[in-house]
Amino acid sequence: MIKVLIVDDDPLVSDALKIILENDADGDEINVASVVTNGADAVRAALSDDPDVILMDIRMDGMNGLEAAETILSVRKDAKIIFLTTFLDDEYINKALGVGAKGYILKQDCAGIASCVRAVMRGQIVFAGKVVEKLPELLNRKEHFDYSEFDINGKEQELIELVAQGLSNKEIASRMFLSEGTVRNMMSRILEKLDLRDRTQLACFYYQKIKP
Amino acid sequence: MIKVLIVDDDPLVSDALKIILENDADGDEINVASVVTNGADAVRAALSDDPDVILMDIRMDGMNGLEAAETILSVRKDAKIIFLTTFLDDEYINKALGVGAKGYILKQDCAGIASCVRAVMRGQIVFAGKVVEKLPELLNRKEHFDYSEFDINGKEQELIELVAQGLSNKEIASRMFLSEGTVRNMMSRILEKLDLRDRTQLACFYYQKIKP
DNA sequence: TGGAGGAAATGACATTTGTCACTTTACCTG
DNA sequence: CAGGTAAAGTGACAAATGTCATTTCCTCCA
Repeated sequence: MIKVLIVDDDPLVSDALKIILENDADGDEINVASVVTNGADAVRAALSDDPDVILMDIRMDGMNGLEAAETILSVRKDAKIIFLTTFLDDEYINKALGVGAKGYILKQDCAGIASCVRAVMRGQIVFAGKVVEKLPELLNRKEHFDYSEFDINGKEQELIELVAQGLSNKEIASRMFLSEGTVRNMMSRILEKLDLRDRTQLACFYYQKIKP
Repeated sequence: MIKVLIVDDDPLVSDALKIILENDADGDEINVASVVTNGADAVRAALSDDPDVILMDIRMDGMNGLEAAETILSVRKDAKIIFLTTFLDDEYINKALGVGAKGYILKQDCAGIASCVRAVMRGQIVFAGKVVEKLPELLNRKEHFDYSEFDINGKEQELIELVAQGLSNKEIASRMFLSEGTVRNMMSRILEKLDLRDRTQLACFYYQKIKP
């Protein structure tokens, strides 16, 4: 018997899921142990009931699905969490993968959700077809760079982006509505802060450390 | 009813799969329409029988699974092919993803293969857990850039690499045992060939096009 | 042998770039 | 209002950069 925890703030969805799963007679019986409507309850239920598989929405008020998943996984490293979401949001997919989700399914094609639960139960990992199409671009980009470590402000970040596009000081000045001299001064301070020598090193730094 | 084609050169494996799948009573009945033992037959069977899901080994004598998959997909773009293999070979996974496989499962954990078939049938994509762990490194593969298009020779490539590390002309000259003037001239010709303006744009070009 | 041709070097030049000291402007806050 | 402060600007300067014409050096081969 497979014990499932459902987390979704929409009772319509969770009820439907419960019905679909419990009426699916293919092999091991699926038992929806509990249904909760927010992240905090999900964490509690996951830890107390120890379900085999957790089916969770990402977007929820309060603690969202990703945070809840992270918390759960920090305690139960082997928890099997499937995200069931309405949207194909790059950021979500990215984080879900990072967190260590065992599935990322779109609600629109959740008809075969029982199969997914069973596959995940067996140690497989299931993605919506469209998610996989996005994998290449997603996995190539790194997590956001932490500018705060270097005391780089917003305008300076903008300037860095433009340098990394190969623009000259004059062009940057025009884009940012500043004088060329100001751009030069800003550049000078950025280079000092990052301990670099010239704009080319800045571009390299950008591609190596900030945006892959 | 789900119609499945099994491709494996080991009759033990294909027989076992057939038994597992046909005796799995979870939901839609699974029907193993045909069993073949090599890539060429797989292509023929796939095109004539039009199975819902194809379960295929990668390593086979003659035409291997990847080639067969490619051929099948070139004709039936929506074919659902699951690779079932003994090994967690980076190169295979890579190519399988590139070809557009809907699954990559290890034989060692194929107990739940029926669930996988059903999930794939519904448009999901299933991977072995260990495959996903490898995804990040795999997708960072950089296909090497085709310099030939631009008539860039070996020394010029070396210079580009050094620029992309933020070196000055003087430093590059020293590394390449050339005079600074020569480096400047080479730089000038490279920029002209690539239709760029300065070394910073060259560095950007490098990170965007050559080593992504 | 000599000359055609390519790689490397040189020197001159205009631009761009990075740095620095300093001024101007704008906006708070006591 | 005075005064402080942060952002923006200016001018000057040395260094680095990119371009070009020309020269030197070397190798190949007819």
